[in-house]
Amino acid sequence: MARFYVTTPIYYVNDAPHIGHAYTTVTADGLARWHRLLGDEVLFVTGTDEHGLKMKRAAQANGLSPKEQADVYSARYEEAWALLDISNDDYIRTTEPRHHKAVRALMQAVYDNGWIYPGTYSGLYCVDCEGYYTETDLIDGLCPVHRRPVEFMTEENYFFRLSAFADRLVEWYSDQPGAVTPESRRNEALGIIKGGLQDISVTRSTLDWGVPVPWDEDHVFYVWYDALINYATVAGYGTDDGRFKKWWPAVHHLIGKDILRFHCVYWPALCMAAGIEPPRRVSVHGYLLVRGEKMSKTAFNQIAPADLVADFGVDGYRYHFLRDQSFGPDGEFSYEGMAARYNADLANNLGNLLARVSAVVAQKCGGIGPAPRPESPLAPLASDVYDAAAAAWEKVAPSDALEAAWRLVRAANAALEEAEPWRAPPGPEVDAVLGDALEVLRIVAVLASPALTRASAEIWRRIGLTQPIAEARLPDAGRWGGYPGGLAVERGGPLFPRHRD
RNA sequence: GGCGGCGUAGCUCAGUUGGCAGAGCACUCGGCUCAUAAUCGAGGAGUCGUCGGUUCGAGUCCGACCGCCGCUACCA
Repeated sequence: MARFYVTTPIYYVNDAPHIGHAYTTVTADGLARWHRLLGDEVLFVTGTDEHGLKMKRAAQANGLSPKEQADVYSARYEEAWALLDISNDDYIRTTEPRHHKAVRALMQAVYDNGWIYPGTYSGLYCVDCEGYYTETDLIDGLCPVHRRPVEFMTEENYFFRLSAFADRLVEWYSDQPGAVTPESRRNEALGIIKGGLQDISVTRSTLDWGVPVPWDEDHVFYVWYDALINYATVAGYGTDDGRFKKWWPAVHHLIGKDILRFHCVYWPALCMAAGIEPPRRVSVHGYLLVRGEKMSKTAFNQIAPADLVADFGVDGYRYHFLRDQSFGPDGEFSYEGMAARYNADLANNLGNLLARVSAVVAQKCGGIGPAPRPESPLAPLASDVYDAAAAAWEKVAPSDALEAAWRLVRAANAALEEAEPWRAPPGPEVDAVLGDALEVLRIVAVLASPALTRASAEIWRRIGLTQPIAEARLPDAGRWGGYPGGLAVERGGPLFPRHRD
Protein backbone atom coordinates (compact mmCIF):
# COMPACT_ATOMS: atom_id res chain seq x y z
CA MET A 1 0.00 0.00 0.00
CA ALA A 2 1.29 3.45 -0.88
CA ARG A 3 1.93 5.90 1.92
CA PHE A 4 1.35 9.61 1.97
CA TYR A 5 2.66 11.84 4.74
CA VAL A 6 1.64 15.46 4.37
CA THR A 7 2.23 18.37 6.71
CA THR A 8 1.24 21.97 7.17
CA PRO A 9 3.55 24.31 9.01
CA ILE A 10 2.82 24.34 12.71
CA TYR A 11 1.32 27.74 13.33
CA TYR A 12 2.77 30.10 15.86
CA VAL A 13 0.07 30.45 18.45
CA ASN A 14 0.39 34.15 19.11
CA ASP A 15 -1.98 35.00 16.27
CA ALA A 16 -5.60 34.26 15.48
CA PRO A 17 -6.22 31.76 12.70
CA HIS A 18 -7.00 33.55 9.45
CA ILE A 19 -7.72 32.47 5.89
CA GLY A 20 -4.00 32.42 5.10
CA HIS A 21 -3.34 29.74 7.71
CA ALA A 22 -6.49 27.97 6.63
CA TYR A 23 -5.47 28.05 2.98
CA THR A 24 -2.46 25.85 3.64
CA THR A 25 -4.42 23.60 5.95
CA VAL A 26 -7.38 23.14 3.61
CA THR A 27 -5.06 22.36 0.72
CA ALA A 28 -3.24 19.76 2.77
CA ASP A 29 -6.58 18.34 3.84
CA GLY A 30 -7.73 18.11 0.23
CA LEU A 31 -4.55 16.24 -0.67
CA ALA A 32 -4.95 13.91 2.31
CA ARG A 33 -8.54 13.15 1.35
CA TRP A 34 -7.59 12.51 -2.26
CA HIS A 35 -4.89 10.07 -1.20
CA ARG A 36 -7.31 8.29 1.12
CA LEU A 37 -9.62 7.86 -1.89
CA LEU A 38 -6.70 6.30 -3.70
CA GLY A 39 -6.42 3.83 -0.86
CA ASP A 40 -3.10 5.19 0.38
CA GLU A 41 -2.16 4.97 4.01
CA VAL A 42 -2.21 8.65 4.99
CA LEU A 43 -0.58 10.60 7.76
CA PHE A 44 -1.78 14.19 7.68
CA VAL A 45 -0.59 16.48 10.44
CA THR A 46 -0.93 20.06 11.54
CA GLY A 47 -0.29 21.64 14.90
CA THR A 48 1.04 24.58 16.81
CA ASP A 49 4.42 26.12 17.61
CA GLU A 50 4.37 27.24 21.23
CA HIS A 51 7.81 28.18 22.52
CA GLY A 52 9.77 31.42 22.40
CA LEU A 53 10.07 34.75 24.09
CA LYS A 54 6.94 36.16 22.52
CA MET A 55 4.81 33.45 24.11
CA LYS A 56 6.47 33.85 27.45
CA ARG A 57 5.74 37.56 27.48
CA ALA A 58 2.16 37.11 26.34
CA ALA A 59 1.65 34.70 29.22
CA GLN A 60 3.16 37.11 31.73
CA ALA A 61 0.94 39.89 30.50
CA ASN A 62 -2.11 37.71 31.07
CA GLY A 63 -0.98 36.34 34.40
CA LEU A 64 -0.77 32.80 33.04
CA SER A 65 1.99 30.26 32.79
CA PRO A 66 3.40 29.90 29.27
CA LYS A 67 1.80 26.49 29.01
CA GLU A 68 -1.61 27.78 30.07
CA GLN A 69 -1.28 30.57 27.53
CA ALA A 70 -0.33 28.09 24.85
CA ASP A 71 -3.33 25.91 25.68
CA VAL A 72 -5.67 28.83 25.11
CA TYR A 73 -4.10 29.81 21.82
CA SER A 74 -3.66 26.30 20.47
CA ALA A 75 -7.32 25.56 21.11
CA ARG A 76 -8.28 28.36 18.72
CA TYR A 77 -6.52 26.57 15.91
CA GLU A 78 -8.10 23.26 16.79
CA GLU A 79 -11.50 24.93 16.75
CA ALA A 80 -10.82 26.49 13.38
CA TRP A 81 -9.79 23.14 11.91
CA ALA A 82 -12.82 21.41 13.35
CA LEU A 83 -15.02 24.09 11.81
CA LEU A 84 -13.42 23.48 8.39
CA ASP A 85 -13.73 19.69 8.50
CA ILE A 86 -9.97 19.24 8.61
CA SER A 87 -9.24 15.52 8.80
CA ASN A 88 -5.79 15.56 10.35
CA ASP A 89 -4.59 12.26 11.75
CA ASP A 90 -2.47 13.90 14.42
CA TYR A 91 -2.08 17.32 15.99
CA ILE A 92 1.41 18.18 17.15
CA ARG A 93 2.13 20.74 19.83
CA THR A 94 5.75 21.61 20.46
CA THR A 95 5.17 21.57 24.20
CA GLU A 96 4.43 17.84 24.17
CA PRO A 97 6.92 15.43 25.76
CA ARG A 98 7.27 13.44 22.52
CA HIS A 99 8.43 16.60 20.79
CA HIS A 100 10.93 17.49 23.49
CA LYS A 101 12.35 13.99 23.14
CA ALA A 102 12.60 14.28 19.38
CA VAL A 103 14.22 17.72 19.43
CA ARG A 104 16.76 16.68 22.03
CA ALA A 105 17.58 13.47 20.21
CA LEU A 106 17.88 15.09 16.81
CA MET A 107 19.96 18.03 17.97
CA GLN A 108 22.16 15.74 20.06
CA ALA A 109 22.85 13.80 16.88
CA VAL A 110 23.82 17.01 15.12
CA TYR A 111 26.05 17.90 18.06
CA ASP A 112 27.64 14.46 18.18
CA ASN A 113 28.33 14.66 14.47
CA GLY A 114 30.38 17.78 15.11
CA TRP A 115 28.13 20.35 13.46
CA ILE A 116 27.49 22.50 16.51
CA TYR A 117 29.96 24.77 18.33
CA PRO A 118 29.67 27.36 21.10
CA GLY A 119 29.92 31.06 20.34
CA THR A 120 28.76 34.49 21.35
CA TYR A 121 26.04 36.37 19.64
CA SER A 122 25.11 39.94 20.20
CA GLY A 123 22.93 42.29 18.28
CA LEU A 124 19.65 44.07 18.04
CA TYR A 125 16.83 41.70 18.75
CA CYS A 126 13.16 41.96 17.84
CA VAL A 127 11.05 39.98 20.24
CA ASP A 128 8.16 39.73 17.83
CA CYS A 129 10.34 38.31 15.10
CA GLU A 130 12.41 36.27 17.51
CA GLY A 131 15.31 37.43 15.42
CA TYR A 132 18.31 39.69 15.25
CA TYR A 133 18.69 42.67 12.97
CA THR A 134 21.54 44.87 11.86
CA GLU A 135 21.38 48.66 12.15
CA THR A 136 20.74 49.00 8.46
CA ASP A 137 17.80 46.62 8.56
CA LEU A 138 15.94 48.96 10.87
CA ILE A 139 13.47 51.54 9.75
CA ASP A 140 13.53 54.63 11.95
CA GLY A 141 15.27 52.51 14.56
CA LEU A 142 12.36 50.07 14.64
CA CYS A 143 11.97 46.48 13.53
CA PRO A 144 11.20 46.58 9.77
CA VAL A 145 8.51 43.93 10.14
CA HIS A 146 6.75 44.87 13.33
CA ARG A 147 7.69 48.55 13.62
CA ARG A 148 8.52 48.04 17.25
CA PRO A 149 11.67 48.91 19.21
CA VAL A 150 14.47 46.36 19.12
CA GLU A 151 16.60 45.40 22.11
CA PHE A 152 20.37 45.02 22.28
CA MET A 153 21.12 41.53 23.48
CA THR A 154 24.27 39.51 23.99
CA GLU A 155 24.20 35.83 24.59
CA GLU A 156 26.35 32.78 24.75
CA ASN A 157 24.84 30.24 22.48
CA TYR A 158 25.48 27.42 20.11
CA PHE A 159 25.90 27.70 16.40
CA PHE A 160 24.97 25.24 13.68
CA ARG A 161 27.66 24.95 11.03
CA LEU A 162 25.26 25.68 8.20
CA SER A 163 28.09 27.09 6.09
CA ALA A 164 29.52 23.59 5.75
CA PHE A 165 26.41 22.35 3.94
CA ALA A 166 26.28 24.62 0.90
CA ASP A 167 27.80 22.06 -1.48
CA ARG A 168 25.70 19.20 -0.18
CA LEU A 169 22.56 21.27 -0.46
CA VAL A 170 23.33 22.21 -4.05
CA GLU A 171 23.98 18.56 -4.77
CA TRP A 172 20.70 17.59 -3.15
CA TYR A 173 18.84 20.13 -5.26
CA SER A 174 20.34 18.79 -8.46
CA ASP A 175 19.66 15.16 -7.47
CA GLN A 176 16.06 15.92 -6.51
CA PRO A 177 14.88 18.38 -9.15
CA GLY A 178 11.25 18.09 -8.06
CA ALA A 179 11.87 18.41 -4.34
CA VAL A 180 10.87 22.06 -4.18
CA THR A 181 8.06 23.32 -6.36
CA PRO A 182 7.18 25.52 -8.14
CA GLU A 183 10.51 25.84 -9.91
CA SER A 184 10.77 29.56 -9.24
CA ARG A 185 10.83 28.78 -5.52
CA ARG A 186 13.45 26.10 -6.06
CA ASN A 187 15.60 28.68 -7.82
CA GLU A 188 15.04 31.10 -4.98
CA ALA A 189 16.28 28.52 -2.49
CA LEU A 190 19.30 27.77 -4.65
CA GLY A 191 19.96 31.49 -4.83
CA ILE A 192 20.05 31.70 -1.06
CA ILE A 193 22.43 28.76 -0.88
CA LYS A 194 24.74 29.97 -3.62
CA GLY A 195 24.68 33.47 -2.18
CA GLY A 196 26.68 32.21 0.76
CA LEU A 197 25.46 30.59 3.95
CA GLN A 198 26.50 31.74 7.40
CA ASP A 199 26.41 29.63 10.52
CA ILE A 200 23.25 30.16 12.51
CA SER A 201 22.61 30.46 16.19
CA VAL A 202 20.30 27.64 17.25
CA THR A 203 20.02 28.16 21.00
CA ARG A 204 19.10 30.86 23.51
CA SER A 205 20.50 31.25 27.00
CA THR A 206 18.39 34.23 28.03
CA LEU A 207 15.15 32.33 27.92
CA ASP A 208 13.77 29.26 29.60
CA TRP A 209 10.56 28.71 27.59
CA GLY A 210 11.72 26.11 25.11
CA VAL A 211 13.29 22.70 24.73
CA PRO A 212 16.38 22.42 26.97
CA VAL A 213 19.67 21.73 25.20
CA PRO A 214 20.72 18.21 26.28
CA TRP A 215 24.44 18.95 26.59
CA ASP A 216 23.93 22.31 28.33
CA GLU A 217 20.66 22.43 30.22
CA ASP A 218 20.86 26.20 30.87
CA HIS A 219 20.10 26.78 27.22
CA VAL A 220 16.99 26.15 25.18
CA PHE A 221 16.77 25.69 21.45
CA TYR A 222 15.81 28.69 19.39
CA VAL A 223 12.14 28.35 18.60
CA TRP A 224 12.59 28.00 14.84
CA TYR A 225 14.75 24.88 15.05
CA ASP A 226 12.55 23.38 17.67
CA ALA A 227 9.58 23.99 15.36
CA LEU A 228 11.03 22.47 12.20
CA ILE A 229 11.75 19.24 14.00
CA ASN A 230 8.02 18.68 14.56
CA TYR A 231 7.88 16.91 11.21
CA ALA A 232 10.29 14.30 12.52
CA THR A 233 8.57 14.10 15.89
CA VAL A 234 5.28 13.11 14.31
CA ALA A 235 6.99 10.43 12.27
CA GLY A 236 8.35 8.93 15.49
CA TYR A 237 11.87 10.33 15.64
CA GLY A 238 13.37 9.73 19.05
CA THR A 239 10.39 7.75 20.29
CA ASP A 240 9.60 5.03 17.78
CA ASP A 241 12.27 4.00 15.28
CA GLY A 242 10.03 1.59 13.43
CA ARG A 243 7.45 4.28 12.87
CA PHE A 244 10.12 6.74 11.76
CA LYS A 245 11.46 4.32 9.17
CA LYS A 246 7.96 3.88 7.89
CA TRP A 247 7.16 7.55 7.28
CA TRP A 248 10.53 9.22 6.71
CA PRO A 249 11.78 10.70 4.39
CA ALA A 250 8.69 10.40 2.20
CA VAL A 251 7.19 13.52 3.74
CA HIS A 252 5.48 16.24 1.78
CA HIS A 253 5.58 19.72 3.30
CA LEU A 254 3.16 22.45 2.30
CA ILE A 255 4.36 25.93 3.18
CA GLY A 256 3.82 29.59 2.37
CA LYS A 257 6.58 31.45 0.59
CA ASP A 258 7.42 33.44 3.73
CA ILE A 259 9.09 30.45 5.35
CA LEU A 260 10.93 29.12 2.31
CA ARG A 261 14.37 29.81 3.77
CA PHE A 262 13.66 27.72 6.84
CA HIS A 263 12.12 24.77 5.02
CA CYS A 264 14.19 24.70 1.87
CA VAL A 265 17.63 25.59 3.21
CA TYR A 266 17.97 25.29 6.99
CA TRP A 267 15.77 22.24 7.44
CA PRO A 268 17.36 20.03 4.76
CA ALA A 269 20.79 20.98 6.11
CA LEU A 270 19.75 20.16 9.65
CA CYS A 271 18.48 16.78 8.49
CA MET A 272 21.79 16.07 6.76
CA ALA A 273 23.67 17.10 9.88
CA ALA A 274 21.55 14.77 11.99
CA GLY A 275 22.17 11.92 9.58
CA ILE A 276 18.65 11.61 8.20
CA GLU A 277 17.46 12.28 4.70
CA PRO A 278 15.95 15.69 3.90
CA PRO A 279 12.22 15.87 3.19
CA ARG A 280 11.18 14.37 -0.13
CA ARG A 281 9.01 17.24 -1.26
CA VAL A 282 8.19 20.85 -0.37
CA SER A 283 5.34 22.66 -2.14
CA VAL A 284 5.41 26.42 -1.75
CA HIS A 285 2.41 28.64 -2.22
CA GLY A 286 1.99 32.40 -2.36
CA TYR A 287 -0.08 34.85 -0.42
CA LEU A 288 -3.75 35.56 -0.45
CA LEU A 289 -3.99 39.22 -1.27
CA VAL A 290 -6.84 41.42 -0.16
CA ARG A 291 -7.29 44.36 -2.53
CA GLY A 292 -3.79 43.75 -3.79
CA GLU A 293 -2.21 43.76 -0.35
CA LYS A 294 -0.82 41.01 1.76
CA MET A 295 -2.98 40.23 4.76
CA SER A 296 -1.42 41.44 7.96
CA LYS A 297 -2.33 42.50 11.43
CA THR A 298 -1.07 45.99 10.75
CA ALA A 299 -3.16 46.37 7.60
CA PHE A 300 -6.27 45.26 9.50
CA ASN A 301 -7.31 43.13 6.58
CA GLN A 302 -7.18 39.69 8.14
CA ILE A 303 -10.23 37.58 7.52
CA ALA A 304 -11.39 34.85 9.89
CA PRO A 305 -12.54 31.57 8.32
CA ALA A 306 -15.62 31.51 10.54
CA ASP A 307 -16.99 34.69 8.97
CA LEU A 308 -16.91 33.13 5.51
CA VAL A 309 -18.22 29.77 6.69
CA ALA A 310 -21.20 31.60 8.13
CA ASP A 311 -22.05 32.93 4.67
CA PHE A 312 -21.00 30.09 2.38
CA GLY A 313 -20.92 26.98 4.53
CA VAL A 314 -17.98 24.66 4.99
CA ASP A 315 -18.28 23.29 1.47
CA GLY A 316 -18.51 26.77 -0.04
CA TYR A 317 -15.45 27.82 1.92
CA ARG A 318 -13.33 24.83 1.00
CA TYR A 319 -14.43 24.90 -2.62
CA HIS A 320 -13.50 28.54 -3.06
CA PHE A 321 -9.99 28.21 -1.72
CA LEU A 322 -9.26 24.96 -3.53
CA ARG A 323 -10.84 25.93 -6.83
CA ASP A 324 -10.31 29.66 -7.16
CA GLN A 325 -6.88 30.12 -5.65
CA SER A 326 -4.37 28.28 -7.78
CA PHE A 327 -1.61 26.82 -5.66
CA GLY A 328 1.70 28.60 -6.18
CA PRO A 329 1.37 32.22 -7.17
CA ASP A 330 -0.16 34.96 -5.07
CA GLY A 331 -3.90 35.15 -5.56
CA GLU A 332 -6.47 37.83 -5.08
CA PHE A 333 -9.14 37.07 -2.52
CA SER A 334 -12.43 38.91 -2.73
CA TYR A 335 -15.77 38.28 -1.13
CA GLU A 336 -17.48 39.17 -4.40
CA GLY A 337 -15.35 36.67 -6.30
CA MET A 338 -16.12 34.03 -3.74
CA ALA A 339 -19.84 34.70 -4.01
CA ALA A 340 -19.72 34.60 -7.81
CA ARG A 341 -17.88 31.28 -7.81
CA TYR A 342 -20.23 29.82 -5.24
CA ASN A 343 -23.30 30.73 -7.28
CA ALA A 344 -21.91 29.70 -10.62
CA ASP A 345 -20.28 26.39 -9.77
CA LEU A 346 -22.06 25.16 -6.69
CA ALA A 347 -25.58 26.60 -6.81
CA ASN A 348 -26.17 26.86 -10.58
CA ASN A 349 -24.11 24.07 -12.06
CA LEU A 350 -23.89 21.28 -9.52
CA GLY A 351 -26.72 22.01 -7.08
CA ASN A 352 -29.17 22.77 -9.83
CA LEU A 353 -28.14 19.67 -11.77
CA LEU A 354 -29.06 17.54 -8.79
CA ALA A 355 -32.34 19.43 -8.38
CA ARG A 356 -33.44 19.11 -11.99
CA VAL A 357 -32.42 15.47 -12.29
CA SER A 358 -34.20 14.45 -9.12
CA ALA A 359 -37.30 16.38 -10.22
CA VAL A 360 -37.48 14.65 -13.59
CA VAL A 361 -36.73 11.25 -12.07
CA ALA A 362 -39.69 11.84 -9.75
CA GLN A 363 -41.95 12.76 -12.66
CA LYS A 364 -40.88 10.26 -15.28
CA CYS A 365 -39.43 7.34 -13.38
CA GLY A 366 -41.58 7.21 -10.29
CA GLY A 367 -38.65 8.39 -8.20
CA ILE A 368 -36.50 5.38 -9.01
CA GLY A 369 -33.16 6.28 -10.57
CA PRO A 370 -32.32 4.36 -13.77
CA ALA A 371 -28.89 2.96 -14.57
CA PRO A 372 -26.54 4.80 -16.95
CA ARG A 373 -25.77 3.63 -20.47
CA PRO A 374 -22.47 1.76 -20.69
CA GLU A 375 -21.87 3.44 -24.05
CA SER A 376 -23.02 6.87 -22.93
CA PRO A 377 -21.62 9.79 -24.92
CA LEU A 378 -20.52 11.16 -21.55
CA ALA A 379 -18.39 8.13 -20.72
CA PRO A 380 -15.25 9.14 -22.63
CA LEU A 381 -15.34 12.59 -21.07
CA ALA A 382 -15.69 11.06 -17.62
CA SER A 383 -12.56 9.06 -18.27
CA ASP A 384 -10.61 12.12 -19.40
CA VAL A 385 -11.83 14.05 -16.40
CA TYR A 386 -10.65 11.39 -13.98
CA ASP A 387 -7.21 11.31 -15.57
CA ALA A 388 -6.96 15.09 -15.45
CA ALA A 389 -8.05 15.23 -11.82
CA ALA A 390 -5.60 12.56 -10.77
CA ALA A 391 -2.73 14.29 -12.57
CA ALA A 392 -3.69 17.62 -11.04
CA TRP A 393 -3.75 16.36 -7.45
CA GLU A 394 -0.42 14.66 -8.04
CA LYS A 395 1.16 18.01 -8.85
CA VAL A 396 -0.68 19.83 -6.06
CA ALA A 397 -3.03 21.71 -8.35
CA PRO A 398 -6.42 21.28 -6.68
CA SER A 399 -7.95 24.04 -8.77
CA ASP A 400 -7.18 22.10 -11.95
CA ALA A 401 -8.60 18.93 -10.44
CA LEU A 402 -11.89 20.62 -9.59
CA GLU A 403 -12.04 22.46 -12.88
CA ALA A 404 -11.85 19.07 -14.59
CA ALA A 405 -14.73 17.68 -12.54
CA TRP A 406 -16.90 20.65 -13.50
CA ARG A 407 -16.36 19.97 -17.18
CA LEU A 408 -18.39 16.85 -16.54
CA VAL A 409 -21.07 18.80 -14.69
CA ARG A 410 -21.44 21.23 -17.59
CA ALA A 411 -21.58 18.38 -20.09
CA ALA A 412 -24.35 16.70 -18.09
CA ASN A 413 -26.41 19.90 -18.07
CA ALA A 414 -25.91 20.25 -21.81
CA ALA A 415 -26.85 16.61 -22.43
CA LEU A 416 -30.12 17.14 -20.59
CA GLU A 417 -30.94 20.18 -22.77
CA GLU A 418 -30.20 18.11 -25.82
CA ALA A 419 -32.46 15.21 -24.85
CA GLU A 420 -35.22 17.14 -23.03
CA PRO A 421 -36.40 14.16 -21.00
CA TRP A 422 -39.07 16.33 -19.36
CA ARG A 423 -40.91 16.53 -22.71
CA ALA A 424 -40.66 12.87 -23.59
CA PRO A 425 -42.93 10.10 -22.40
CA PRO A 426 -41.51 7.72 -19.81
CA GLY A 427 -39.47 4.95 -21.40
CA PRO A 428 -36.00 3.69 -22.22
CA GLU A 429 -34.80 6.93 -23.79
CA VAL A 430 -35.74 9.00 -20.79
CA ASP A 431 -34.22 6.40 -18.50
CA ALA A 432 -30.97 6.44 -20.46
CA VAL A 433 -30.51 10.20 -20.23
CA LEU A 434 -31.40 10.38 -16.56
CA GLY A 435 -29.25 7.37 -15.72
CA ASP A 436 -26.31 9.11 -17.34
CA ALA A 437 -27.00 12.27 -15.35
CA LEU A 438 -27.17 10.32 -12.11
CA GLU A 439 -23.89 8.64 -12.95
CA VAL A 440 -22.29 12.04 -13.50
CA LEU A 441 -23.55 13.13 -10.11
CA ARG A 442 -22.09 10.03 -8.52
CA ILE A 443 -18.66 10.50 -10.14
CA VAL A 444 -18.50 14.24 -9.55
CA ALA A 445 -19.43 13.71 -5.91
CA VAL A 446 -16.42 11.42 -5.53
CA LEU A 447 -14.02 13.66 -7.43
CA ALA A 448 -15.17 16.74 -5.53
CA SER A 449 -15.28 15.06 -2.13
CA PRO A 450 -11.81 16.30 -1.09
CA ALA A 451 -13.32 19.79 -1.33
CA LEU A 452 -17.02 19.22 -0.66
CA THR A 453 -16.85 17.13 2.47
CA ARG A 454 -20.57 17.38 3.18
CA ALA A 455 -22.36 17.94 -0.10
CA SER A 456 -20.59 14.99 -1.69
CA ALA A 457 -22.04 12.65 0.92
CA GLU A 458 -25.45 14.28 0.57
CA ILE A 459 -25.46 13.79 -3.19
CA TRP A 460 -24.71 10.11 -2.72
CA ARG A 461 -27.44 9.78 -0.17
CA ARG A 462 -30.02 11.52 -2.35
CA ILE A 463 -29.33 9.40 -5.40
CA GLY A 464 -29.81 6.33 -3.27
CA LEU A 465 -26.28 5.12 -2.63
CA THR A 466 -25.85 3.69 0.83
CA GLN A 467 -22.11 3.13 0.90
CA PRO A 468 -20.34 5.99 2.71
CA ILE A 469 -18.59 8.10 0.08
CA ALA A 470 -15.45 8.10 2.21
CA GLU A 471 -15.21 4.38 1.51
CA ALA A 472 -15.18 4.91 -2.25
CA ARG A 473 -11.88 3.86 -3.79
CA LEU A 474 -10.28 5.28 -6.88
CA PRO A 475 -9.79 4.64 -9.67
CA ASP A 476 -12.75 2.23 -9.67
CA ALA A 477 -15.18 4.68 -8.10
CA GLY A 478 -14.34 7.20 -10.82
CA ARG A 479 -15.03 4.83 -13.71
CA TRP A 480 -18.15 5.16 -15.79
CA GLY A 481 -20.92 2.71 -14.93
CA GLY A 482 -20.76 2.55 -11.17
CA TYR A 483 -24.29 3.75 -10.54
CA PRO A 484 -26.40 0.59 -10.35
CA GLY A 485 -29.85 2.08 -11.01
CA GLY A 486 -33.02 0.94 -9.33
CA LEU A 487 -32.38 3.17 -6.33
CA ALA A 488 -34.83 5.59 -4.79
CA VAL A 489 -33.86 9.17 -5.63
CA GLU A 490 -34.81 11.80 -3.12
CA ARG A 491 -36.05 15.19 -4.19
CA GLY A 492 -34.63 17.51 -1.54
CA GLY A 493 -34.20 21.23 -1.08
CA PRO A 494 -31.44 23.23 -2.73
CA LEU A 495 -28.06 21.65 -2.00
CA PHE A 496 -26.39 25.06 -2.29
CA PRO A 497 -28.91 27.87 -1.87
CA ARG A 498 -27.93 30.80 -4.05
CA HIS A 499 -25.92 33.45 -2.30
CA ARG A 500 -27.51 36.89 -2.37
CA ASP A 501 -26.06 40.05 -0.93
C1' G B 1 23.34 47.80 -5.58
C1' G B 2 23.01 42.42 -7.20
C1' C B 3 19.81 38.20 -8.52
C1' G B 4 14.83 36.64 -9.72
C1' G B 5 9.58 37.08 -10.77
C1' C B 6 5.28 39.50 -12.50
C1' G B 7 2.49 43.04 -16.00
C1' U B 8 -2.61 38.79 -21.33
C1' A B 9 -10.56 40.29 -22.43
C1' G B 10 -14.57 44.49 -17.58
C1' C B 11 -12.94 40.68 -13.23
C1' U B 12 -9.89 36.29 -11.65
C1' C B 13 -6.37 33.83 -14.22
C1' A B 14 -4.30 29.69 -18.29
C1' G B 15 -1.03 30.02 -22.27
C1' U B 16 3.93 23.51 -22.96
C1' U B 17 9.67 23.13 -27.35
C1' G B 18 8.12 30.69 -31.21
C1' G B 19 3.16 28.81 -35.80
C1' C B 20 -4.22 32.06 -36.82
C1' A B 21 -4.68 34.95 -28.81
C1' G B 22 -7.69 31.03 -24.42
C1' A B 23 -11.01 29.48 -19.86
C1' G B 24 -14.47 30.67 -16.09
C1' C B 25 -17.27 34.74 -14.45
C1' A B 26 -19.59 39.33 -16.20
C1' C B 27 -22.05 41.38 -20.65
C1' U B 28 -25.38 41.03 -25.40
C1' C B 29 -28.74 38.14 -28.38
C1' G B 30 -31.55 33.71 -29.02
C1' G B 31 -33.67 28.81 -27.28
C1' C B 32 -35.94 26.13 -23.24
C1' U B 33 -39.27 26.14 -18.94
C1' C B 34 -37.39 19.81 -15.69
C1' A B 35 -34.54 23.00 -12.32
C1' U B 36 -32.01 27.21 -7.07
C1' A B 37 -34.26 34.40 -11.78
C1' A B 38 -31.75 28.11 -13.20
C1' U B 39 -30.08 25.80 -17.76
C1' C B 40 -28.56 25.37 -23.19
C1' G B 41 -26.75 27.79 -27.75
C1' A B 42 -24.55 31.93 -30.25
C1' G B 43 -21.83 36.51 -29.94
C1' G B 44 -18.89 41.04 -28.93
C1' A B 45 -14.81 41.95 -26.50
C1' G B 46 -7.61 42.18 -25.73
C1' U B 47 -1.74 47.49 -29.78
C1' C B 48 -0.63 40.13 -24.78
C1' G B 49 3.11 47.03 -19.82
C1' U B 50 6.24 50.53 -23.53
C1' C B 51 10.08 50.90 -27.27
C1' G B 52 13.52 48.42 -30.31
C1' G B 53 15.98 43.77 -32.16
C1' U B 54 16.37 38.41 -34.00
C1' U B 55 13.00 35.52 -37.27
C1' C B 56 9.27 33.74 -43.01
C1' G B 57 6.60 34.28 -38.29
C1' A B 58 7.28 36.72 -31.25
C1' G B 59 2.44 36.71 -25.67
C1' U B 60 6.57 33.21 -26.19
C1' C B 61 13.60 34.52 -27.74
C1' C B 62 17.23 39.08 -27.05
C1' G B 63 18.08 44.37 -25.32
C1' A B 64 16.36 48.89 -23.05
C1' C B 65 12.69 51.31 -20.29
C1' C B 66 8.11 51.98 -17.04
C1' G B 67 5.20 49.91 -12.99
C1' C B 68 4.51 46.21 -9.02
C1' C B 69 6.74 42.38 -6.01
C1' G B 70 10.26 38.82 -3.88
C1' C B 71 15.13 37.34 -2.27
C1' U B 72 19.87 39.20 -1.09
C1' A B 73 23.91 42.73 -0.01
C1' C B 74 26.04 46.89 1.77
C1' C B 75 31.50 45.95 -0.78
C1' A B 76 34.36 50.62 -3.91
